[in-house]
Amino acid sequence: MAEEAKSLNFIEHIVEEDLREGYTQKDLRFRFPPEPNGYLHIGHASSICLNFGLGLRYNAPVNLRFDDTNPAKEEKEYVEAIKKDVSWLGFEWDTECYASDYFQQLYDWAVMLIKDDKAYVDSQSSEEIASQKGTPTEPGKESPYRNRSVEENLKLFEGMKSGEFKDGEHVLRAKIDMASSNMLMRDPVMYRVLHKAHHRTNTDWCIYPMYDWTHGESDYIEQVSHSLCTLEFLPHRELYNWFLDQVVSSDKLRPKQREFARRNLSHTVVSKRKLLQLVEKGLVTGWDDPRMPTISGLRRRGFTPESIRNFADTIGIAKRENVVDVSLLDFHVREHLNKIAPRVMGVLNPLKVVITNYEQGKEEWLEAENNPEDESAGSRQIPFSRELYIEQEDFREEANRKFFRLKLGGEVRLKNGYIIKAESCTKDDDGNITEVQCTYDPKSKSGSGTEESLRKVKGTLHWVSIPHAITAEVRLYDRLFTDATPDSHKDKDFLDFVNPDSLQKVTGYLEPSLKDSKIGDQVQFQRLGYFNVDKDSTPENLVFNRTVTLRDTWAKLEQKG
RNA sequence: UGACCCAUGGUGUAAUUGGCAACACAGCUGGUUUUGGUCCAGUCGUUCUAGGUUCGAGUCCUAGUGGGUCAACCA
Repeated sequence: MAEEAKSLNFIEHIVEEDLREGYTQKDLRFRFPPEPNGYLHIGHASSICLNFGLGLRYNAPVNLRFDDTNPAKEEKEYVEAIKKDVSWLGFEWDTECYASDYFQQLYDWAVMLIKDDKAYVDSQSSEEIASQKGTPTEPGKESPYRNRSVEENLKLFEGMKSGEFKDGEHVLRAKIDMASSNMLMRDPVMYRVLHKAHHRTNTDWCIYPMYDWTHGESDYIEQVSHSLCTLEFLPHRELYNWFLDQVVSSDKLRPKQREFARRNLSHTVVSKRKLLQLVEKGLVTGWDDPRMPTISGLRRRGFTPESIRNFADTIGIAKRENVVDVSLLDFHVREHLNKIAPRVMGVLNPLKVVITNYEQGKEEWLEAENNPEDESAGSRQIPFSRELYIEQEDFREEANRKFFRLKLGGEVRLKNGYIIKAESCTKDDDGNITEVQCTYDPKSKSGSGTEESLRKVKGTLHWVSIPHAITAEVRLYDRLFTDATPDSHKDKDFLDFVNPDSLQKVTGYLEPSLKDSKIGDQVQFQRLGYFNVDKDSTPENLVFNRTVTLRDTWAKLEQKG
């Protein structure tokens, strides 16, 4: 990796220690194991960056493994969406794996466990099994079926597999310890009967292995060295190891499960169940709504893979609970877009300006720099004329010295154009300002080199020539939730905090160079923010999303009053 | 009436494994700027508490406090 000096996170320390104590670089292998039952979100992005980042750092393979053991919830559509998201983030997996590819091996191992008297078929209902489980403070009771003979267990398990039983009639359980202080060790279920077609194995199987039985064994089959998961799986580690103990051979690598704290982002939710509610209740337009914290939503909103990767690197990984402020994500996308987004001009809240001493019907094409951060970006021509739009917020009849914009009797520069002076304004019957009459200094043209053009005026405004302007739908987004941690209130539902103003649609008046914008194009509307062209956009009806505003110290000043 | 995990600025993460508490974001002040953007400089502020070990503790030990996790035929 490029940065040698970078400090290590605790997972990297674990790997370093393993490397010192006998692992070779060739032993290292990681995996990202999503269940294909929904869309990936920003929390997954951290896990992806962690696992694939480790792969890059140690030049080790990383598998993309679909944990597809529950056909009731999983679909091929999600597999495709997940692959797209991981690729978009910029990572390449070594092998595309499916837990369902291991169904036969898992079955054979289960038969082996039965023969070793370490697993048995339980014929009780799930309610009965649950009632015998005990509580965290009281031990459980053993099932009346716990001591069935090996022969009977073999016969029943075979019957489960061959479809002789209905859903729920029997389960296969590991015979461990009903008195363990770890609830997961109290004879966990390994297999259930489920007559449901699987998106890959179709109807080949009517019994499906449970997560705990599948995950560690899959890691072992793939020879994953470090199996990283979130903290809620910590109690599963004991069981992960118990299952591994039953099958590992000494000439193969034994995977390790290690746990890290899930990253929480402020002002949003990431549980699939809650995201689904937002979609189903129509509070957003879909999984890829630009307000959603899904990877597809972030992509549509205009976030770049680089910005998300940098964000994940910056927040790092640890074991304590955390809430990362979204403003850090904003910072990273601004940081990246500042370097790559061409500057253009557009007015979202128009106020008409007439330059009274500018010739009627005249048009002029001015040169405008495309990106001050990138000389190779070159320049373009923008049209200037007698009638322009500026933002309503950029004009006041009177204002104090802190207001660097246009006021009666005051001067500002029009970006890439001339210095103008506001002489008068007209209002409608309600007192709203409808037009500002200005004069311009013909010798002050930007880049002309004249003494007047070099004059310093305090404010510079963006603008657009009315006769040349094109229109577009512009979608302005705000946080989806008004509360930093909407799902952490015991007395309130997270939906109570949905921000009613999270989407605002306006008509934008844009410089004509934007006419041929294509879906996905990213620009900076100067002084307003970074925008991209939404997938709803057509050549006739352009649609822009505001990815993020620019940093706005003026807004802060004004708030303070 | 248990087991386990965690505790460093407003936020997130570091600290050469016991040796000057650092980085980024946010905030604040100033400079540069034809974007109140960018950039530059400065500033703010922290090891949960009480003991102990040690020449030396964010790091090790003990106790406490606070937060979290665990009882799906989900993953």
